[in-house]
Amino acid sequence: MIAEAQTEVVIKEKAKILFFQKGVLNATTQEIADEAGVNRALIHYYFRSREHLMDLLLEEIVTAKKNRKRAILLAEVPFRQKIANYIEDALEQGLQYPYLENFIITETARNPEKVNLFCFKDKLRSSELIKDQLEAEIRKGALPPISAEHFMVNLVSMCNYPLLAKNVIRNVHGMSDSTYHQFLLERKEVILKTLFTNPH
Amino acid sequence: MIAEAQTEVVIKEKAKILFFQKGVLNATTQEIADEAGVNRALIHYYFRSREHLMDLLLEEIVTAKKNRKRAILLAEVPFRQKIANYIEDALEQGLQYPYLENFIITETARNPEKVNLFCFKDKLRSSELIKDQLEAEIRKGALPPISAEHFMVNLVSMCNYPLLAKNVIRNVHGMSDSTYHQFLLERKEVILKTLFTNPH
DNA sequence: TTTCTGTTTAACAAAATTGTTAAACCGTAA
DNA sequence: TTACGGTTTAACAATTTTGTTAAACAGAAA
Repeated sequence: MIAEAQTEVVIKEKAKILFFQKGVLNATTQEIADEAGVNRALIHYYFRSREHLMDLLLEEIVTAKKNRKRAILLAEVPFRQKIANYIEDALEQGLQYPYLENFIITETARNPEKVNLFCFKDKLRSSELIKDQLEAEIRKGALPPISAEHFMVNLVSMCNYPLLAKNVIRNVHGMSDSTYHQFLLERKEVILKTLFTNPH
Repeated sequence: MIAEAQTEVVIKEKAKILFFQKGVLNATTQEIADEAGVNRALIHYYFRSREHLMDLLLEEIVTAKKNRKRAILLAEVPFRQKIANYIEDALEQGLQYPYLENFIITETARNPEKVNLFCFKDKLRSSELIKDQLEAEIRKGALPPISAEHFMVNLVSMCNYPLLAKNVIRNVHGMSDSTYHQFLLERKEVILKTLFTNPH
C-alpha cells in the first residue's frame, strides 16, 4: 500500500467541508471529487457509492458531536457553567460545521425512518441529563419555571439557528462577514443571559 | 380558455405542499407532477422550467410572509403584545410551512447572491422596526438590556428552529405526533416568557 | 357539424449523474 | 531490471432528470 496523502481521508474531509461547511446539501459526486481534487472514480473506489459515503460522513460527524455533548452534560460543574460550556461547544462546532443541522433536518424530512439509523440509537435524551439540575435551580429561584424539554429546545434553537441562517441574517441585518462573526461571538453571552435572567 | 380546475394554481399549491410542508427540497418535476396529479409536461407548459417554478413559489410565499410580519411589527400595540403576535404568526405560518425557512437557508447557502432576488429587496430590517420600542422597555426596566438584532434573532430562532427540526426533536425527546404538536403550542407562552422574564 | 383555441398527453431528445471497467501508473521488493 | 500490489485515470454504460414537440383532446363558437 502507498496511500501517501491518504486519499480516502482527504475525500471525507473535503466532503464534510462541502456538505457541512458550505451547505451544498445535494452535492454531486463530481463536485465532491473537485473539492477533494481527485478523480471522480476514486469516490466509488473507496466508498462504493455516493449514498454510502454520505451515511459514513454523517455517522462520523454525529457520533463526534454526540460524544462531546454527552461529556459536557455529564460533567460535574454548576448548572450555569455547564450550559455555558454547551453553548461554547455548540457555537464552535457550529462555526466549523454550520450546515450539519440542516443536513440532518433535510435528510430526516425526506426519510424519517433514517433518524434512528444515523442519529440517536443510544438515546442520549439530553433533557434527561439536565432535568435534576435544572429543577434544583428552579427550586432555588435562580431560574423561572420551565420544563427540561423547553429549556433544551430554547438552548439548541438559539445556538443552531443563527448558524444555519447565516446568509439570511447577514442580509436582513446588513452585516458584513466580520460583523456577522462578531455577532456570533456576542451570542455566547446573549444566549446565556436570555436563558438565565433571574425571575423577579 | 377552459381552465376548469385551474391547473396552474393546483400545481403551485401542491408544489408548495411538497417543498414547504413535506420538506422535499430537491423534489423532481416528476414528483411535483405526481403530487399535483398532472402530466409532467404541464409543469413546463405553465412554468417554462423547474427553476422558474421554484423562484415563483419562493417569491409568492416569502412576499406573503413579509407582508404579515411587517403588519404585525408596525401595528400600534404594546411591545409585549406585539411580540406575542409575532410568535403566534410565526408558529401558525410555521405549522403550515415548516420547511420554508429550510428552503431559504438551503437556497441561499448554494447561491448567496440570490438572497436579494427573492428575499428582502425592500429591506424590511425587522430589527429597525422594533428598536425604539425595545429600548423604551429596557429603559423602563421591563426587559434586560439587549440589542434589537440579538432580540430578533433570539425570537426568530426559538420560533423557527423547533419547526424545522421536527423529526429530530420528536426522536430525541421521544414525542408522538400529538405530543409534539402540543409541545409547539406550549412554546408560544414559553418563548414569550423566555424573552420577557423581568430583570431583578 | 365543423372549426378554432387552449389544454393535455405520450413519445422523444438532450443533458446530467451515477456507477463500472480496463488500462495506465507508480512505488516496492524480489 | 522485472514483477507485483494497490492506486489512479479515462472511457464507457446505465439511469435519472429535464426539456421539447407533435398529436390528441375538449369545450366554445361559427
